[in-house]
Amino acid sequence: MASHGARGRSGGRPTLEEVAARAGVGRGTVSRVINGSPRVSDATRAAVEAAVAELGYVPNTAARALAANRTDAIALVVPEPETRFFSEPYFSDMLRGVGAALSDTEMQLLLIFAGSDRERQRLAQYLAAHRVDGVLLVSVHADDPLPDMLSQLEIPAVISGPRSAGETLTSVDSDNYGGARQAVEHLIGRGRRTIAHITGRLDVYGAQRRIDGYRDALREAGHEVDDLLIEPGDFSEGGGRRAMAALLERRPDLDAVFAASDVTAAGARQTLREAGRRIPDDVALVGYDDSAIARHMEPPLTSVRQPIEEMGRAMIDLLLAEVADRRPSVSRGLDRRQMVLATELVARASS
Amino acid sequence: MASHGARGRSGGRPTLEEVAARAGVGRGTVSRVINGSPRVSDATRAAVEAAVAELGYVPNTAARALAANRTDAIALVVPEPETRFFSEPYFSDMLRGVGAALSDTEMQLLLIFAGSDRERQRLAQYLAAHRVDGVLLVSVHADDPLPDMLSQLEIPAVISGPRSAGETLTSVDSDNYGGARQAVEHLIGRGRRTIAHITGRLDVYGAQRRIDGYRDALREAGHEVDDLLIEPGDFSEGGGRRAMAALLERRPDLDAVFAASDVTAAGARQTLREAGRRIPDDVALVGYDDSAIARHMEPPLTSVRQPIEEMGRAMIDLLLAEVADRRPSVSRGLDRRQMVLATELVARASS
DNA sequence: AGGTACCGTGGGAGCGCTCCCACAAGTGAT
DNA sequence: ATCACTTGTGGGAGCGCTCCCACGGTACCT
Repeated sequence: MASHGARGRSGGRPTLEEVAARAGVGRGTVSRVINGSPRVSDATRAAVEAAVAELGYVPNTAARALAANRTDAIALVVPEPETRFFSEPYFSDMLRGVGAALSDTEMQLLLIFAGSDRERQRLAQYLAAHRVDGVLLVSVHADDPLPDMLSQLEIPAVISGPRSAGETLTSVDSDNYGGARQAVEHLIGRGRRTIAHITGRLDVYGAQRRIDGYRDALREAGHEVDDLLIEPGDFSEGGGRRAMAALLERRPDLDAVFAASDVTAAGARQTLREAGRRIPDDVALVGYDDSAIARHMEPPLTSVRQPIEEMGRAMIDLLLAEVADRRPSVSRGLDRRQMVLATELVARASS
Repeated sequence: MASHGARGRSGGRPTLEEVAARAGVGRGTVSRVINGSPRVSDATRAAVEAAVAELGYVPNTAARALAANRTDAIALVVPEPETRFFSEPYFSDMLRGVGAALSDTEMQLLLIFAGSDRERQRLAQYLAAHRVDGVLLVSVHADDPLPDMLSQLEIPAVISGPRSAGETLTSVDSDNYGGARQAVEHLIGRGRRTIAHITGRLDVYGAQRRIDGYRDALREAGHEVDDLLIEPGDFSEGGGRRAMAALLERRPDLDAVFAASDVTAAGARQTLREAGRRIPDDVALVGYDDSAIARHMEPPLTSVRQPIEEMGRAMIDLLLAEVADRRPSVSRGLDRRQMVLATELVARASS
């Protein structure tokens, strides 16, 4: 516990100036110590640190932000309604990774939801006011105007999951294509012949890549690709139920399902159960995310693990780098960074 | 879309001064318009607003914070690990209410987790730096030092669920005592004789009040209160399972269970199932919170509804009031506000 | 000895606002 | 006509920091 010296008249917080006076040095020197500049002698540094401790000095963030033109805060923007955020483990895992990566830092994380139009408007104001140094954007749809707005405002940004193959923002993603291939190859290896796919939201690039992986894996194994076996979902449980019902109707002979998320698989499982299909005896099921849901499902769900926490960390690293060299996040020339992390199939009883 | 005039040399954002020049008025006047002061003539106001629109002016928050000594931000502090936050609907409901109440405001909401020691330390720094105007504290345990720290820093704060009957901070809570009574009276009314109670965390005041309500309801109905029928839980699902197992062992003759949360009830249900007890035939089950879980359980769970979203709103209202009159949140004399909202029993098939 | 190079340091200027005092102009009572 | 007040406005001072230039001191070269 630092003792809190009651410097200054009004009992207010001590300022740099007061610390300087106490330590018998100038303002600039204290600033240098606070900010870890190497151009300070050891003796002076010690004296300043002592004064800081005695006075219980804490820098005034507003003053610093004004003078240095930075906020030491970044925002995690979730362009989804809050309910989605809470119901899909993807987000909480991501948040955990981000939080962990940030805990070694002075940076503060803000969580901002922008699901409704109203919220989006507030967000626009917020960004225009430059209240954060950078932005992490998760779950962005193809036509979202947010990324372009960020470029225009010259706010560093990192996106989780590029919007397209030609994404201009720095992005971090898992290997959706490869992950889907792993899933399908696994099912083929288990002797399944008629493998259906419940997709994610089609306006999410990653969902498209999973479809590509699904198709290519089948094709290369010499299977025919039947579009009747592909049914769009939306990453939600309800979507999984609906899609599964549609698939069962169209192709009652299917013997395997690859779902674009664990939550989707959970929905599919329900419908399969109600239709009297046993898992994995009649129908093998594979999900995506390897979230807590997969482990707790009955039977436990085979799933493609994305290193979501790692992705969160990677996003922070990239973002902080961009913030550090105050460079707008629009990639220039070779600078553009599209990080892709490997996935891993976790086999369980459902397949 | 406002056109963004490229004022100033470096293409930077326009300042108050530039807006003033453009509108042909003084800095002070623009400030008055921006802040909605009534002491501005209509003509001047219109001119300033036009200039603001033309230039795409957005106030610099850091400068404002420095000059006015406020941040226009409040923090929602969750002194729990993130997992808890995501797994218990209580928090997301609360967040929704808070968010809704705040959306009419200029205030920004920050979500801060302080589950680990490390996070708590960061939080302390954060608060000491006065980076927020006020704090909303949810789920506080009896021995938590946070509230006192806030008082000492003179940061307005509102707590959800007082720490004790003598809480000094402004608080908002639901009627835990009354809610528990409703639950137990309901079970008695249904003819149940041996009613067990799985409590919440005992260091949470609200959990104690529910125990009081449970006891008093039984007593007044002429039932004997048997402490063997009370088993401590911790609001979690695992806690519910464990507690239920303990109760079944001690009092296999029980015919009803009142759980301190829906999540707890879900855990209890599992254990009951595994023990071959039917719900509600053999054992009636009542939860607390009336969260989504209650509606989706099988059978649907009777539960005590707390108006959590309303509580969030109320907390914001009280907090903003305290912030507005820059008064430390330590209640003085009659000023102290302890708001209690009524609960409501929602009867479903589980009882 | 003088010159050049750095190092550590002090402090002025300025970031973009809000606050408040001063002042001009208008209003109405005396 | 004078005074007293009100209303709207301009602009100085200052919030607490960072940035950067200038300066004295020491070290090493010629």
